[in-house]
Amino acid sequence: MTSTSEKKNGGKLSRIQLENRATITQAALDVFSTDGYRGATVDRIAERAGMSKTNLLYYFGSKEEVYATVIEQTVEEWLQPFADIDPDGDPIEEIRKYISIKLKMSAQKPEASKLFANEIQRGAPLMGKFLRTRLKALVDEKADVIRSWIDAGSLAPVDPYHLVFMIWATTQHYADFDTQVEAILGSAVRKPGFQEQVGQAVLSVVLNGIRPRDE
Amino acid sequence: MTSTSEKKNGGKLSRIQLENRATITQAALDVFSTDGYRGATVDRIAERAGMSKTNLLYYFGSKEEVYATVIEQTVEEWLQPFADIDPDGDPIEEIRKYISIKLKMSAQKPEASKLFANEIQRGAPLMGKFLRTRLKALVDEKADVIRSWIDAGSLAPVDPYHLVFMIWATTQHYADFDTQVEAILGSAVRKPGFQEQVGQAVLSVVLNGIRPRDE
DNA sequence: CAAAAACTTGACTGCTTGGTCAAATTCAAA
DNA sequence: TTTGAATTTGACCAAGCAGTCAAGTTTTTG
Repeated sequence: MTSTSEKKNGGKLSRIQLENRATITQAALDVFSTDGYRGATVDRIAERAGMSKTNLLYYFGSKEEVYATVIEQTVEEWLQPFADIDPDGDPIEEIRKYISIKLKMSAQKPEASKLFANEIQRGAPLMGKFLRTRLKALVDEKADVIRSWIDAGSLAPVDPYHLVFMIWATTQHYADFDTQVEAILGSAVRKPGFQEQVGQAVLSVVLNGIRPRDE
Repeated sequence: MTSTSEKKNGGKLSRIQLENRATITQAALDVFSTDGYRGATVDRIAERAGMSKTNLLYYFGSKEEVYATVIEQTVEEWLQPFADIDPDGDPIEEIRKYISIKLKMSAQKPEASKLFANEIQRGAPLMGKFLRTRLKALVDEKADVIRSWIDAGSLAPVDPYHLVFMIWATTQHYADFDTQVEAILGSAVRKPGFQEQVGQAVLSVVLNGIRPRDE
């Protein structure tokens, strides 16, 4: 559970440990997210963290332990806004808020999204159990919320699970495929209003669809 | 351009070459799509193709050459339905058709989608140029088509580029994240009607949105 | 059916990589 | 300030890797 650098003082980490572990996980996030688990090398992570490989392995016993730590940290943070969807809030407003936050996160921390995507694409060797238990439970819960909203007539009748997948897919696309987005849209992606423009477009489709409304 | 196994007869490939190259690219697609470029080993690809590594390298001069070949083949196939979107067709119907085909492809050949996703996530070292030239041109072209549809009042006013991204993101999600989808939906994903159910849900959202229509 | 060309492979090479070890160097508590 | 623990590192090792080579075997062709 804890790292191999565990010392006699009961679980508490020294100042240096705290600092270095933080430096390492940040560096590891960067490297793992672009190179994938297998593509990443401990040497590269160490270099990016500004220390020797040996020292890195003093804080985390193995490459896999670094990876597991980074994944854990990331997933918690990434899932928070989803957990925060309020069953008692206004449905449209809750979904609008969720999409906005996810888009903001994708723009600010694309590495986190990429790391997660990579893990899933490998077949989730590390997160498989998490997906089947905690994540499934959470999605089931939110699906029920969405269904109740539909029953109340506040939302059009849509399969809640596929709606969730659509929102995940779309929002994360801007992080995971940023290379492609940038290749197609060019420098526009770096202009200030870009994120708002994305949010506007995505919300417009998810909320209203593309079939014109005659109102 | 051609492989190192190029022989004196002008470019024509023998029966054995044809067979083996096909076997290899299929095996390579499987391995690259799950393990990524760096994670894949020539040995594994060869094993899956049922031949020695040395023999594989007789047909493709290097690991990268195999990869490039597989990527090329895949992208062409993958992009075809997008290119086929007909400016003179009925807008809603054209988009419905496109989404349906993409979903079907994702279900039938998730490896292709994963391979592509992996390449983009690595920063598209091999496809970067393709993205910025041919793909961009194609998307620009189709964006114009969509815009003309909007101007004609056949579609709600949406940014065409983001609409395209949304469709790509959503349809590919079922291939790239199949592990996650299956973890959450369980055995339902393997039941016969699943693909139609996905298509129905996705189309319903993209076409009509989730805001209820009072009609 | 013989010779050449095409095909196939095991053994090998040089390089990268995850991880170990022992020898420093720095830090913190008394 | 001393001393033991914590931290840091260079040298090293074994496994895994892409790619080479020479020596085969099979297929094609005249």
